[in-house]
Amino acid sequence: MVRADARKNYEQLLVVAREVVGEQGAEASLRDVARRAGVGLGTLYRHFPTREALLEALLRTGFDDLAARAAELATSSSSREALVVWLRECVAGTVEVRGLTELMVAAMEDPDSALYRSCKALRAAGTDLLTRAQADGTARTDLDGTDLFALISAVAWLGDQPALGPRLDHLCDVVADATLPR
Amino acid sequence: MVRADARKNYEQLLVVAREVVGEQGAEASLRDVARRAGVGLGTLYRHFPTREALLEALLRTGFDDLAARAAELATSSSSREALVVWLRECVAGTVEVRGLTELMVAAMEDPDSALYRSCKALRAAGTDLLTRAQADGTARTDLDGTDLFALISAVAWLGDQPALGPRLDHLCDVVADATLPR
DNA sequence: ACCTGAACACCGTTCAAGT
DNA sequence: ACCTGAACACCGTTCAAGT
Repeated sequence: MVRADARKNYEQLLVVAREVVGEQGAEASLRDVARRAGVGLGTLYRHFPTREALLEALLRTGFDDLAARAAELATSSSSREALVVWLRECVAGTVEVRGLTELMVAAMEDPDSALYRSCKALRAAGTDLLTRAQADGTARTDLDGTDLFALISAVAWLGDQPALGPRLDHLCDVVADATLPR
Repeated sequence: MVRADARKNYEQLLVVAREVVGEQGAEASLRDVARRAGVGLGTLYRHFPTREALLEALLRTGFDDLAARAAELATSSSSREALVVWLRECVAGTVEVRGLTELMVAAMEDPDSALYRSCKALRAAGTDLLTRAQADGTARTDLDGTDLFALISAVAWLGDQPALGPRLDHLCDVVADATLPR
């Protein structure tokens, strides 16, 4: 049975974290989060033992949506269209939180990371779209899901750099063309 | 006239910095550098007022070499070969120092950064190779030097991620194909 | 069962005091 | 001219003490 104050702190932390992470990115000061939430620093660590755990709670639904979106696109669009659109949406979603890409790529190698499951799920969703497009003859056959995840991550990372934001769509296209040569 | 102890400290700092940056990457602890160099922290800051200044001193020759290499390739190879080889060498050179790519991309936007000149020179060198390949009809014409710099940076960033190191050559190829469609 | 904040070991950066 | 290291304002993380 969770105590009422515990539940309240948990939720307040999430609300504030969304704010602070929006401002400062994935490397936001956890002290700041606790402070603004009006909560002791230890309380934050009790609810979210790692930064990844906090981010996971924050971004879970977004990740789930992206995975579901892949499944949806697989039935509603051509294999090319599906991959292009999904790639774009992944990048758009990841760019929301500056510095997130780096943590995600690292999380893929660390089964203990709270982001591990989400990242794996995302990669699996991408792999499905890729495999379908490869069966088509639409996508290069010398790529696997990890390569696709890497390429998406690379573009999302570019989007983190303020100067490149405006070029992001274009760079997405270039990478999409690389994956799906005409 | 530089005092003898000043010159000695400067050189010792560079030697040690090469070591520490090799181990810890571009975000290496400057305290560590000063400590290991047997020098006061203020002395490091006197010689290298910013982290970028230290890295610039450390990497200057490498950057110059890459720029010269571009000019050389422009005369000795086909426009495709030149671009592919240079892209590979840029990535290989940048990956040497973990976290460098991020600083370089940021430096391009900050004329006050000590890395600004080097990065601009690198971009200019790449632009030459790209322009030549575009005149050929070898390279996509909807890219400019900044896009090329971004793509190289993105791949170099992927190389920073331990898990993706082995795939780096392959990912280089993919991006090269994107730039130089067959 | 949960919360708090001091404590510890680190940062980067500045600057008064020394030689 | 140049060097030094204390001082300041931050971190992340842990954990004894409280309720």
